[in-house]
Amino acid sequence: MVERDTGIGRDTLRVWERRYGFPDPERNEKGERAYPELQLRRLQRIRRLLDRGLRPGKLLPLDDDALDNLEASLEKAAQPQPAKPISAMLEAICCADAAQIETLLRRQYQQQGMKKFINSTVVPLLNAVGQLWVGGKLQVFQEHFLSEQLNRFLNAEISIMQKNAKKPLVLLATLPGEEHTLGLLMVAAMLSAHGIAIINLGGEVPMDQIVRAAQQFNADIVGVTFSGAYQYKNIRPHLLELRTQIPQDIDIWTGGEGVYHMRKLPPGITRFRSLEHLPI
Amino acid sequence: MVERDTGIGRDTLRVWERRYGFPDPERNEKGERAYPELQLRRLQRIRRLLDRGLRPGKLLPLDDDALDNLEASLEKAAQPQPAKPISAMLEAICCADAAQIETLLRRQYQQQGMKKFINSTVVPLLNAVGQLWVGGKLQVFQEHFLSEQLNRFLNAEISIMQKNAKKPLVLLATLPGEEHTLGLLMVAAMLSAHGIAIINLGGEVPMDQIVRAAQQFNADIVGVTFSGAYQYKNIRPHLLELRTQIPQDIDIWTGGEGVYHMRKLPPGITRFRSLEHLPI
DNA sequence: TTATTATATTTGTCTAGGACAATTTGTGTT
DNA sequence: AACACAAATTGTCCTAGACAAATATAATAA
Repeated sequence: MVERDTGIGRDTLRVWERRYGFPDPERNEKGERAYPELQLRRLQRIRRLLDRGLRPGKLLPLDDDALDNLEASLEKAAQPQPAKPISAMLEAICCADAAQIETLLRRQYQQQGMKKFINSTVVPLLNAVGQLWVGGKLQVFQEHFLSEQLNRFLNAEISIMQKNAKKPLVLLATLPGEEHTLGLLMVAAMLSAHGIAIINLGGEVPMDQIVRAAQQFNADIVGVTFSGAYQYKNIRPHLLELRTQIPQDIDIWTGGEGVYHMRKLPPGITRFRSLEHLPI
Repeated sequence: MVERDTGIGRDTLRVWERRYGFPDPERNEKGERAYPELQLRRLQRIRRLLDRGLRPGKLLPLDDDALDNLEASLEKAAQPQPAKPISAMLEAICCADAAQIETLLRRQYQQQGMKKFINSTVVPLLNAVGQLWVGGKLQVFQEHFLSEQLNRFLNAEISIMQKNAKKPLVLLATLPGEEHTLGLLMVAAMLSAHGIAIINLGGEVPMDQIVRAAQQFNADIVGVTFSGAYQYKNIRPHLLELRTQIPQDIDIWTGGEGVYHMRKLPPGITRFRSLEHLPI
């Protein structure tokens, strides 16, 4: 119940009680924990801040006022206002106007072509939505909604473009623990727009399965993305392992926030700091 | 790990150990449970039989041979062999022939129309793939591959059909813990084929967010699916909670393996035992 | 026989604090 | 910036007991 609504594990909540004295739920007649509305809200806020990289030890002892201050100070690192078409889309998201978003996306796409559409519309839009969410101005379901809308739109376009796609063949996937597959889809869309054949395995594919797929599909390139949420420490070793397991004549490409700041990559791995730099 | 692969809760596995002596996992160097391959397989089989309505007390004490017999006797109510087009698709999956699958899917779709396509092609295909996977004849990446292929295909079709969709508006989502979104997509496709407007929020949407989305989007129907992997015990309470939180004038539909065997549903909830029964 | 109710059994989920490895932080060094 | 090491933090797993909800079984009535 609370675990579901906050996304925090049962054991974790238990230990927080012991260590920080919060949460401090009431009990129902059975002696089970019953979280008051207020504590639940606070837990959700804490969850958000944790996602921003803050640490439990700093966060849990704070009361609501202190959390207010913290959130306020974080929001000073705000961003300049987005361009007009993007704010129109944000508007549509807030109004829950599905048809309108579809229309706006398609219009932008036709004007800009896939590469510019991704880089100048989709990426900024997602950033803006992320900002608004952190600021509490957007609900979770609105993010889901946009994700699905983009998912549908991009898949539809890819579906059309893949019909006359040719070599090289690019195999796309993320590793287990990386659920964020929108980046993958954007790469797939951009490559498709250039007539490159792609096979998208989607998210959380075990490494050995990526390796086998690369062989079976006879891929020329394997692409793996790492979002900012992916455990930074793991990225390098995982890439290394991937490189040793995949035949040397198959290139490995990587991208995403997770690898953006990495100083030097393992040898034999090509990184794209942004989707703009894809060699297409 | 095991909990995820079997869909059985951690506590449940603990109590089974205590009560029935199975599973009896080995321990790693940390003293944590490490389930041998064989026990894991048996747990998966047990899970399946439980879904058919058998009881843990009868099932857990059985060894593999006894389970064989039981399954055999149950399978007397067997299903016919997969039809030709489906085995052609299975072939294509094994050969890792992406273009071929796309072609076969589209051909079937054009012949059958969406409803028949889903019920007579997609569902049997997924079942067959599941069977092959359990039998070790198919790799995980091949399942991923098919999922993504279907995802792309269905989204593409939905994208086209939604352009002239009208009321009623159906909001689709799964609850947290339910990552399996293909069922959702199939529902979305079938409804779209009848000109019904749908909004797909995708997987793992917190309940309060579904509620808010239903209101903001002004939905007429909310659809939630539960796969066989979803914690059976949770389904009823979650549906109940959903029913209390969503305004009474909004219908709630549910479907999927998870609710298939449920004897009686909470009041005010409509179940569809299969996609064929959707009132469209 | 078939329904309905009462009783018994089965079954999953919760509780408690302890333990510990994995992760992160901090500091100093190359 | 990259690395190495110590200290602190943090999440997950452990045990075993208790109990209510779900289900089966027995007893009763139509």
